[in-house]
Amino acid sequence: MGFLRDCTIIFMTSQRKQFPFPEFESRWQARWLEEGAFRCPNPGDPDFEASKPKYYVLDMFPYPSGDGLHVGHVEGYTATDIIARSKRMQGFNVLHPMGWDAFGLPAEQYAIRTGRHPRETTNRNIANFRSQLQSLGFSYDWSREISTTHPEYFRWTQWIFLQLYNSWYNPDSRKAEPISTYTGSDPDSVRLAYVAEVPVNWCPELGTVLENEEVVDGKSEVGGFAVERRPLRQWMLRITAYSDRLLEGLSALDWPEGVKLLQRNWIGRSEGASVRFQVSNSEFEIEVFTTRPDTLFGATYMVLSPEHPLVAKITTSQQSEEVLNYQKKVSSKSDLERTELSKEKTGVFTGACAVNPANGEKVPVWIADYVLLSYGTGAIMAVPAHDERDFEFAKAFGLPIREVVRKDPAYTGGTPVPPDVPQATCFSGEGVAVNSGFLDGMSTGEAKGAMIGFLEEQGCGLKTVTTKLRDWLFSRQRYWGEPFPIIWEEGRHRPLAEHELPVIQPEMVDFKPTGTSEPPLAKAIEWVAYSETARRETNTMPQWAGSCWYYLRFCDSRLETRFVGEEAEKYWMSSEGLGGVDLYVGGTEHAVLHLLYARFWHKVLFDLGHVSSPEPFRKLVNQGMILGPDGQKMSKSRGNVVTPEHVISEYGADSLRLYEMFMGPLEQMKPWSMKGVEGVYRFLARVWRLAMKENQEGQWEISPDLCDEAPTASQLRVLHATIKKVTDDFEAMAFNTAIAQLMVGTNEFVNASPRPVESLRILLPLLSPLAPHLCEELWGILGTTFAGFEGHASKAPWPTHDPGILEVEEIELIIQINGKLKDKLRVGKSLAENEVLALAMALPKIQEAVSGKTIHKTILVPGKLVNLVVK
RNA sequence: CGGCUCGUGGUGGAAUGGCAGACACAGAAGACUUAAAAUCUUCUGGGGGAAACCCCGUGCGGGUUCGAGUCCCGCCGAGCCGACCA
Repeated sequence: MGFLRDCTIIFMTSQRKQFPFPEFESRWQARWLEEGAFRCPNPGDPDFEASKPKYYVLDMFPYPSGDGLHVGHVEGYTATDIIARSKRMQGFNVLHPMGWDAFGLPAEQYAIRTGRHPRETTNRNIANFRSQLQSLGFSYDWSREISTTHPEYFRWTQWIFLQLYNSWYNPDSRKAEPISTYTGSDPDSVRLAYVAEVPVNWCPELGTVLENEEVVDGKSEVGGFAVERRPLRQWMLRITAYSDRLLEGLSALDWPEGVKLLQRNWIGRSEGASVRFQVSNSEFEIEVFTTRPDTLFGATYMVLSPEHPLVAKITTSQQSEEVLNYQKKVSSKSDLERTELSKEKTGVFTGACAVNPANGEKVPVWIADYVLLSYGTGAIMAVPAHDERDFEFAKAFGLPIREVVRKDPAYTGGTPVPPDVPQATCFSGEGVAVNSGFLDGMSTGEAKGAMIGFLEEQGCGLKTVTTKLRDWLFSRQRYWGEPFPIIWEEGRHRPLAEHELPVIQPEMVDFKPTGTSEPPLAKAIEWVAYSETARRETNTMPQWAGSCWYYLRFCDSRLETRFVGEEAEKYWMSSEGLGGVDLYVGGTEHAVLHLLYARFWHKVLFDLGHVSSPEPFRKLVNQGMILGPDGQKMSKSRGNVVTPEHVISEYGADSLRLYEMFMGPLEQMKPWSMKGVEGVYRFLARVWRLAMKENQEGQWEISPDLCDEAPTASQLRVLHATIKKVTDDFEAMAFNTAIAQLMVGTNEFVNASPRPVESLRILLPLLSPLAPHLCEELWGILGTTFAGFEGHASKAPWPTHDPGILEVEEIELIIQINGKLKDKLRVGKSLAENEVLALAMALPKIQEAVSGKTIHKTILVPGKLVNLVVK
């Protein structure tokens, strides 16, 4: 038994591959690394070629996790590598870098469990990721490799934080300016980086603050303990100052419309009015925001968020017990419960009333958890007839519902409408104002303007714009992140000087949470003590920080004197129009946060004159997810993970790359299939055998079928059609159809004998960005015998097609009757229209089809078709 | 509940508004081989026909158009995202 099984294993593993990729792939990879084959010089470097245009193609750099890469992760990297390689061949200076977004929770959690420093885990994972990527033959300029965890990198992350800290957004110039230009009394109140008390996720059981990612369904991911919100002093970034510019900037970007929409919705700009309601018998006012000031006459009650500070002040003594109970109930609900129970509206009356400024009516003030403290003013005027949520609430608590907007656009006012009738439905659209005093008869648009005018005149309201976007909570209670370059002294913060950077985390052995809301760095007593009176900030920055500007560092990643060299930044980041990275490829999971944060930082740096383009990423492409062979998302727990190592050992890196691109459109989600890999593997073997033949001894030698004679006219036409199709498809990133055409081009020559070597002079450079190892190898071998294979396939000039060769003398027209195909007709290219028509009419099938019928119309699309409309 | 994306053979997919199914996978038959693997050749949307060929067909129902897989409206289904945003 044992013997048999061993034999089988030996047989399987030593099975001869269809072409010797195991040998040549690793050989070329080693050589590319040794020679620094894809190092790309900067302006000022001795080998820099200023005459070439530039192209900056960027991947979203990975978080080097302990699990390593699976085949889904490398799809985007393969696509950018093909673009990088083909652009290089087309004469561009190509910047194609790779690095590591290596701060993050898993390394810290591992450190807490084992006591090993997170740096160890991180470095080990980086080494693994690097070798995985190198085993795919990606043409990165490894001399520019960066890690966000490296002090020489994060000193500049800290430096950029200081730029934010030391500047403010001037609403008049609509840009960031040095804080010294601020003339107000309290500069700390306008800095782009500021301190505020905001709620964080606090888990009493674990004695630690948790990241949002560590909280699942209101419970800690580890242990499943309850998590509550607790206010804590935090660093914030004033991204809301940029909401208009972040919104406006989107339209010019060559990004998927879906991503732009996500960002627009995330920013959530809405125009309306803020309205102040006087609370009856008190000095308090309730300010609300509404997008529908035209419905103010229909506001029959008000709602405050349960957490609203006014609640305690206005609640009457009779109602206070009920209000306190409700507040308690709400605060113990997790976010999930609060949204899950959204169908059932709850709330209590405060006992207070407010005055509707439009009609002077007294309306009751309620509290309810369907009003959120974090949006608008945390209070609303409720118009139940024209807002679904208010409608449901009013029905539940028997509050009056007054119609103030008529759906019927023909209604022009005049007809009396009975007020305060309970209605079956709620109308939230636009129409004509009714029951609304001076607004009656106006369209919703007119009424909005008229009401805002009235409110501003009365001094109890203003035209206002609100956004959903909140300021960015920028501090984390973690060890493994960038420390802040900030010192606290006598309760006040101040920045460190530039020469004091980088601020490096102290060496620690105990990474456990402190058990209080203090970050772990607080335990490093000596490090914290900056001087006798001053202490260091102990929070660290979130993982987003490093990824907000890494694309800039890649332009000049070894520079020690500046975050990026001015000349290098200008060269790589500017181009006609917007400028920025020419192509950025990554997953949709970063559609909002990373891309919005990076745009924000970039705009600040732009305002302060540190970068030359207003936007960081000119063109963005999202690759689709690759699913497991079972059509499910790849995951360890499902056991459907396919690793690059597995595919490479069986079929080679070129097959893996080619299959990833052949599966379907890049942006689309698609399932993995090993049978599909075999298909492209067979194709690569056919390309190999185009050039090579196995002799009696089992050695590969140049095929005796190859000859240096000219291809036939039809072979030449296929070759040039392939050049055109592959060139166009690469430009459109339609790699699957480019590969299909390369298969057509190859199949044309598979059985040709003699076989013109010109086929390989053209096909190998076209295939080289997709399957670089194979092409490099064959190019080298053919160069020993044939002319035209000088140098390397990866540096070969990109073939250009001759339109003359693609022109044909005869074209095939399709002949339709009433738009349906009936026959085909071959005619001379330049035959006159009437002659074409005459020939078409003469076809027996057409004769038959039109006999006894009248031809009403004739459509003739030159070079394409004839369509006869008959009856 | 809302938004976005997408529905094409047994499968992945192709098709500037103009021949639906390129290119592959799987399947069938054949060639080579002692045999297998590999390779090569042919067939492969459905129905009818001996064949030439004919009819039907891109989730469903309408519309625009000489002509719709493609554009517009409504529905059904799948996936992703956001969720009481005033």
